Amino acid sequence: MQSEKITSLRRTEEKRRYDDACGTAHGLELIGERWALLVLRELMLGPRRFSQLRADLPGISANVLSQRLTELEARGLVVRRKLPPPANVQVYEATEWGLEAEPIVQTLGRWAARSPSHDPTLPISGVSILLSVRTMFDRAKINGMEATINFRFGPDAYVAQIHDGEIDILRGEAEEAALTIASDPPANLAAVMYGKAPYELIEWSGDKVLLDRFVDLFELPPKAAVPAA
Amino acid sequence: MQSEKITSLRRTEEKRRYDDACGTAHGLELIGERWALLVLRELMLGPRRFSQLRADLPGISANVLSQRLTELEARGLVVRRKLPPPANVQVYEATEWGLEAEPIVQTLGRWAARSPSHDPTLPISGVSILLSVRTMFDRAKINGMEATINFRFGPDAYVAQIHDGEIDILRGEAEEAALTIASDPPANLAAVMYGKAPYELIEWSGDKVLLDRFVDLFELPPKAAVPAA
DNA sequence: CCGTATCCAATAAGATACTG
DNA sequence: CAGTATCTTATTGGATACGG
Repeated sequence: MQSEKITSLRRTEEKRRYDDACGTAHGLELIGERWALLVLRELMLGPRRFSQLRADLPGISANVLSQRLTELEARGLVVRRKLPPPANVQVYEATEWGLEAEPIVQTLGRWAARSPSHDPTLPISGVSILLSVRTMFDRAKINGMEATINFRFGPDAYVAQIHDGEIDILRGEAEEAALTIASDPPANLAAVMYGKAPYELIEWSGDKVLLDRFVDLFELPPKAAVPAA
Repeated sequence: MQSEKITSLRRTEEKRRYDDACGTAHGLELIGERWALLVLRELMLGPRRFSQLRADLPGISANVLSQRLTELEARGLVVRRKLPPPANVQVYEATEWGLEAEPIVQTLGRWAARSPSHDPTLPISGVSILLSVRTMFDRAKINGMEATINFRFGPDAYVAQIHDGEIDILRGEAEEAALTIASDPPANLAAVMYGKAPYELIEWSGDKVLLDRFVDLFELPPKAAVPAA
């Protein structure tokens, strides 16, 4: 049955190719199907389980997620890994090359943020927000800023290290963080960062001045002017 | 009928949304359908006609191209413009915001060039090659290089201006070009640039030293290491 | 020649139920 | 929980025909 699945996958891929030497076309063959880039996005900050992916990709169905993961694995962008006992669960992890797709996610996201039809009030995953932190911070305002900030989205913990004009993000929790932010749902943090909504929407503890400065780093880009329909 | 088409388009778009505030997801709603980004790519160096797009996107069918153009227009990424008499023909042109998608095309293309399954010998459009010129040149080797090079792909003429560490590309022909390169099919030029194939594959006239230096600017990136299947 | 419209067959996506 | 199986619907691509 496995070989049959692979055969049908190969037959499909041959038909749906673009027959174009352009790297962009080949990129679309690799990660251009519906949901594929979003699945990869969710793996950008570390391995995730099937059910976590399903929860963070509202509307994806189990069979499509399963198929996308199989394809991404066949293409060398994702590996499935069995965690050692006692956890003993299977997780999906981006390969090194898969992680190199992050600039695609960022470039596409930054461009689309200018869309007049972008609705920033929709639900969003914790991973997406933290990737947007890396993408959208104002480089002019960050100068000299050095800080460690903990984030919690339900059970998921991340640390942002603001250092030397860049922001690194890791899984986990830092003891020495000057600030801890928790948001449930994660969209509330987006409302605070990009909509300048009141802090009541999130939970936070620690350095309030740092929180102010952090929130001030983010601003949505101006909307693109589009011709009248 | 037009209103019916728009209604069905809207109904479709509602179902196929990602319901995700992440900019990347919204970007995929805008240019994530099959062929959409490639259509936009073909417009990156200036307006094109329907039949030119069809010819440069091997395998796209007329109805799909038509639908993609309608959608891109509805989203404000493309406008259709009627050239003044005596030409009197309709062309499709990227809007300013549409042109701002070029970094997406570039980032995706550069990433995918590392794919072990990328086949650079397939057919390719002139626009794709010249976009790759902008994307893939070696910044370390270009230092101090100043030149104007004409390109011809069948009836289409372009000029590359290498200046100040960057490469600009425009439609048209420059009188004062030091070098003129013609390639038919365009894939032959790709073979020369990236495969270091012999110059016999192309036609050229002018400064041979410049041609050597130009070709030397390009190199495919190393293939990504992927886990064994 | 430039598209658009229509019809058809193949496939992908979505919804739901089900199994180890 | 982690998927698979099955069924329905939507999209795609190919062919062809039609109007400007």
